[in-house]
Amino acid sequence: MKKLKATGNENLHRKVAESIGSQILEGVYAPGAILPNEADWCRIYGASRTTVREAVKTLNAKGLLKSRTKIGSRVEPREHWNILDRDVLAWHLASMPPAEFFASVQQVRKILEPEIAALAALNHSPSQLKVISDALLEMQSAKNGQESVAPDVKFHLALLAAANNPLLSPFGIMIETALTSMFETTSTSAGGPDIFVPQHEVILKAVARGNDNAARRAMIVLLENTDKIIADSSAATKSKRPHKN
Amino acid sequence: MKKLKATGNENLHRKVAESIGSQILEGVYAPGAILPNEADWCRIYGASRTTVREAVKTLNAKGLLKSRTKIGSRVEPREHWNILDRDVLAWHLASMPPAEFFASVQQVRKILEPEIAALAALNHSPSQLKVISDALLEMQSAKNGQESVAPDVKFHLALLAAANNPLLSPFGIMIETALTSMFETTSTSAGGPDIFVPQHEVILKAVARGNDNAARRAMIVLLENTDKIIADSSAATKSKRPHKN
DNA sequence: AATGCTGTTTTGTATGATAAAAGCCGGGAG
DNA sequence: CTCCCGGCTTTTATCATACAAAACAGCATT
Repeated sequence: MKKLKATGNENLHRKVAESIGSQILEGVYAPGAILPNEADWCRIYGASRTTVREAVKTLNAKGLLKSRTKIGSRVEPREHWNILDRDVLAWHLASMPPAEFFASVQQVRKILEPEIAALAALNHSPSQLKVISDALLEMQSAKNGQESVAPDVKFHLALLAAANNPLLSPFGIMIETALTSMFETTSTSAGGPDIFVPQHEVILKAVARGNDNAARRAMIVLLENTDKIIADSSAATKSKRPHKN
Repeated sequence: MKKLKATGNENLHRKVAESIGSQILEGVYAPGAILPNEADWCRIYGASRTTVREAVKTLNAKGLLKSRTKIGSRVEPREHWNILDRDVLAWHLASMPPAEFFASVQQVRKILEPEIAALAALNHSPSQLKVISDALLEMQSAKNGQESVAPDVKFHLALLAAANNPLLSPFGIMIETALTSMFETTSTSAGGPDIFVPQHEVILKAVARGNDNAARRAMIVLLENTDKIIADSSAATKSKRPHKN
């Protein structure tokens, strides 16, 4: 953990923020704990105070920290963390067993996505519907699992957009992160495109004809299928490699 | 919009961030637009570049902006905004008609809170249950509507915590903001504590005995009641004062 | 024992200088 | 004339340094 350099094409303050943020998510610094002060971070990362301060401001803005004069920076309680932030979610994912993360995600997806599908059926605009159907076309023409991930994500995000409730949009990041990283750990899953492409088709049709109940039911079916894939894959993974690190 | 000063006991960079952030939420700078550069902001607010940069970093961290060398700072598409962030939500609330905001919030609450109550019934720890019942006691002993808001918020947040799914916690801020500001606009609402305190009691009992279905149903009832209060109040407000500003 | 002063620590703000990225534009070669 | 390459310029990124302000700690004074 010495001397991060700005060489990679990412900003230095981003790297510092990521490093500190990851440590918080990993529990190295627990909620309520006082972090090292700015001068310490400067020494640790070999960066200037300006850079360190910008990193700390970033973490403040994400709700991980609160800085006060003379006190220093204190880790905020978990409830204040902006867990649906892109970066925070990524750090969170990196710091916990994937199976546990997927369980949390699926729980939330099963609450939200059926209702999102229902709302999309009721509230979609023509152009939003087109984005959904485009995504489905891309899924259908995907040659392998790898290629189908991006359209799959696009499908769910388009559905979310079509629900037309801005307060739901933060979940897009969760869906994106979850589906993408899920693929990486379940790539060899049984029952691939042959099963889930038709399920997506059913959702699209229900949404297109404005049938909210049918859209909701179709999404529930899809998510149950996803649950199965995860269960199979995590069982398989467990027998092969006891722990990842 | 000239020369913000650090006099108030809030940091200057926070004020600058709030000012720029509010303007983005108000639509002064639309998604895709390039913002004034750092030097311009310095002139506008009479602040140093350090301060402006920290403000801009804050907004970057909240997903409102993306800064790149030579390009400047560009407003991100709405889907990237961290709308469930405390500050962003407050700016959002300030920049739209309350009725519209409440409609969005209630839609999300009706999706999530029944399931949260159900999860809380299944997953709560003893200490989490105690926080919920403490909140209810405080609600019961509140003398007036004003006093009951804080315990009401506490009740819902405690329920959320008892659901034990970290990915749901960002909604705490939404609930908090919504309930608090809702009270300000519906303070003279018909059917006060006499109705909603018992409804909260029903929820607590269901959660305490681990009956998820009952908890879900009780929460649905409560939210329908809230819908009514909002509808009455917004009708009343509409007839009194056509627009706020 | 209570109170107020003073000192110390840590973040907050300002200034000015240099580095690096990336679009822009002009000049040369084909 | 077109295309590509290299320098020009704009804007953010990083650094170093200095001083301001907040807030706790501890001492002294009453």
